[in-house]
Amino acid sequence: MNALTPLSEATALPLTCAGLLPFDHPLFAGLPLSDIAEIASVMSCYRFKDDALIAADDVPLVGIILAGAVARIAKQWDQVSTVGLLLPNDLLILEGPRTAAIHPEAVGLTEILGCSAPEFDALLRRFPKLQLNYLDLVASELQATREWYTLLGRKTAPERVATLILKLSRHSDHPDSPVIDLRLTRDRIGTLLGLKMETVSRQIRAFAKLGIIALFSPTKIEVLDHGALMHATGDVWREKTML
Amino acid sequence: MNALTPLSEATALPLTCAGLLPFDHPLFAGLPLSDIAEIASVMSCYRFKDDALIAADDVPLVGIILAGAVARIAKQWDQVSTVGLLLPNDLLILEGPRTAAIHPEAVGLTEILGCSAPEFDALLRRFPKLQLNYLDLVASELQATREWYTLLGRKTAPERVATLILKLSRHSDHPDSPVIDLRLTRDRIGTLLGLKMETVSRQIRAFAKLGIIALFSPTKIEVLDHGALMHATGDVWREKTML
DNA sequence: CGTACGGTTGAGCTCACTCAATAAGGGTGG
DNA sequence: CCACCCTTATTGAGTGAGCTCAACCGTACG
Repeated sequence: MNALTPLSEATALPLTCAGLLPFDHPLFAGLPLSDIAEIASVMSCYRFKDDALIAADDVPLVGIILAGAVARIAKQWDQVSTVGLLLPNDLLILEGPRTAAIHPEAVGLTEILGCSAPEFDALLRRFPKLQLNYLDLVASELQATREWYTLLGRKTAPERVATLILKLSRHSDHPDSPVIDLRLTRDRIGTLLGLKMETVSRQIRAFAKLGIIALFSPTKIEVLDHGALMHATGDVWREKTML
Repeated sequence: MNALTPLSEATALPLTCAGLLPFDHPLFAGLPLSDIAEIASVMSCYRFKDDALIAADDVPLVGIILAGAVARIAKQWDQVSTVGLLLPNDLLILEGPRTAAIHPEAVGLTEILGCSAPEFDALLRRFPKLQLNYLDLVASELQATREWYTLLGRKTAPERVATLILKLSRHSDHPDSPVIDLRLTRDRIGTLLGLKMETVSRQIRAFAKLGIIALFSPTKIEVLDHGALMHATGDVWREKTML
């Protein structure tokens, strides 16, 4: 299990996924196309299957998540807990010198456009503008993280669950379909939100009972009443932001 | 109240505080002394009194905290809550484009070596090495923030209080004296840790009753049994890090 | 057909919150 | 110096959200 599964020797991938290469990603803002092409030539499109540990040849991977999701897993003693969730378009970033015991793990079939940490470091040194963009993104991430956890620390169980569902619904893989796939087990949602599996289950069922969401299967849901869900997050007063 | 109080027109301050200029701060790592001097010439030593809103001419301030502490205050609706605490040697950083409703506020008499955000931005563009250092620091901060809040979200009230006391004891202004000054009211500690004032009071008194700490006044304490306090944080299994 | 794993549901308990009353400082003005 | 006020801290009693423990269901898979 947890086998490393980068897309088989597909270094030529930049061409393959050029069609979906996010030129408009903030990471590339203000860079001339020629530079982007050069950067992209260093990056590859990695594909991971469910639960795969995300790394390139045992080296940390830096990159943009194209599809799927990445869970940040902390293993302490014998219990694992999910301490963060990265969604498409998010940046999988380097986290300073200390690696700590936190590892990224794929949730569902996941594609990442990226390169190894040392390679990325070289890119940063070569393209100052890229470095500035990266800095901005890391800073934004820092702020988002602070908001996320700060609010989580103060939210009730239903508020936390509502917040997560809303977040996931906004990052749905299929914006055309109203049905979204949580992709996470109750237990994983629990560790992510600091709740117990049973509590998560109860909250989700309660929302379903209230008609706020529809439950097709444990992980397939549809948001029926966005307003009510929004209200349930307890964030009504701030309306916007909150990713 | 909350009046802006930079050290009166003291732009010449770099010389004044040169003695305590943290040349060894990671922000300046690897920079030639000449560059550091040049950077320092742009920075000034700001001094804020208790509860002062930290800013330079209404512009966000970036810099290194030399003494005192900075609370990150979020004002939402009519209630304020402390969502973070920065201690000496910490970096007061820019947090991406969005400013959000979070403002830094001085806790006690606080000194900051820094400059306005635009000025700092210019410095970053001028000294690539400074930019790399800053990036590393922001990334580290991100990781530390994630750990901090992640753990907070899962900790019990006594664990949270123990964690804060330990953190404060490690950043004591007077390493010679065993007595540390919390500088924060019970209410502020409460908003910082996601607890109620009464709960904070109860936990602190409980630690005192157990002989783990000594209480000289509500804010002046001494850690008598570091081991027990460490154990009370619930972090025994990871021993180190945890700032 | 049985086993396993994820999900659901119920009963009881605990910890932190709420409400409320009381103390302890710390200034300020007489 | 003392009386007073205002903020902060302490302490108690009762409540409730979320946890624990435990049983049960449903689907996938060998």
